[in-house]
Amino acid sequence: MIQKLTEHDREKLQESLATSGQKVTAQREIVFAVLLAKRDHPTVEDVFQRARESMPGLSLATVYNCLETFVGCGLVRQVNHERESTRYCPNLAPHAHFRDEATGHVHDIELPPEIIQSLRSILPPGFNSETIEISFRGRSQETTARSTSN
Amino acid sequence: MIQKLTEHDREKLQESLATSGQKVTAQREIVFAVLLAKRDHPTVEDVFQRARESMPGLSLATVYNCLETFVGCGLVRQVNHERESTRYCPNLAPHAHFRDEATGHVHDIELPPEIIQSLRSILPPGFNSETIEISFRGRSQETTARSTSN
DNA sequence: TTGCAAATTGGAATCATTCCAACTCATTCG
DNA sequence: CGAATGAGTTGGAATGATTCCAATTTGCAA
Ligand SMILES: [Mn+2]
Ligand SMILES: [Mn+2]
Ligand SMILES: [Zn+2]
Ligand SMILES: [Zn+2]
Repeated sequence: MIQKLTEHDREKLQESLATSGQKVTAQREIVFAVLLAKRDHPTVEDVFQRARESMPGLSLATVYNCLETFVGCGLVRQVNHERESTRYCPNLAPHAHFRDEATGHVHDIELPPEIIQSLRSILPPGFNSETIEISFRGRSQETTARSTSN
Repeated sequence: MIQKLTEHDREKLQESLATSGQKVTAQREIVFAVLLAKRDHPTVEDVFQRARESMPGLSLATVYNCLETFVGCGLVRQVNHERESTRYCPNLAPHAHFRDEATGHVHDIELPPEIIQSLRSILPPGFNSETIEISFRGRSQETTARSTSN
């Protein structure tokens, strides 16, 4: 069962939707809450399963709709790796993605601004890019990185 | 009609295939020639159309098979942008891709080694990446960049 | 020749995503 | 209050790229 949105997050949702003339609905609240609850870059199907625990009548089409709406108003990013299902990420800070081939897990990799700058600088004159996407593929020592483990 | 492979390119094809125990076939030669002839990152369907001009009986399944084989033995790279059809690129030098949203064209962007290095360096310890993919999205002033234009 | 394994082929199956027409629901208007 | 309106939701059908499969065909080797 998904935690309700905090007041702060609900406001962010409300305001982002408002700027593109859209409203908060029960479905959108839950889908957004699902994304914030577990930032593991879930697929649409993942989101659907998790959201249904709180709202059994929710439809897959609506999950697609909500996610598209969120992407449209800049609340979440789409993450694509090769030909796999699209995943969704509510981390708005500039970051790259690392896809672990062994587990399928996708991790956020912080992107220092100077790297973004140097990347922009390799574009020949006349090329104006709105978006840069960087994705790594490989293996990671899936250490669950709790400070005190074992 | 597609130009035949140069002796040099045919050898590259032959050797790359050989290292994974596979043979040169008429279909593979043509598909490879199509990729080399126009380096515009064609889709499977593009390749299919172009190759059929030289070999009318060629099947779409075979184009998929050939391209998969080439990717497997490192002769070409797959290029994915968002959810669009996969494109194929025979440029083996390290490079990024720029997708022009206005035209749909995909351009190669040279990647200086020091950028690749700095990108690798942002990975936290324990993350080993075999592949880095960088793609830009935006507009370009589609100047056909002939030295003497007009 | 004959036999074999690899490659090719056409068509069916898959599956993520998109489309659509009917339905629901909140809000506005009389 | 009701009815009208419009956004949002829903289930199911349609789409389209890719994969799968079983039946040939091919190129070599015995
Ligand atoms: Mn993980
Ligand atoms: Mn171009
Ligand atoms: Zn992310
Ligand atoms: Zn390329």
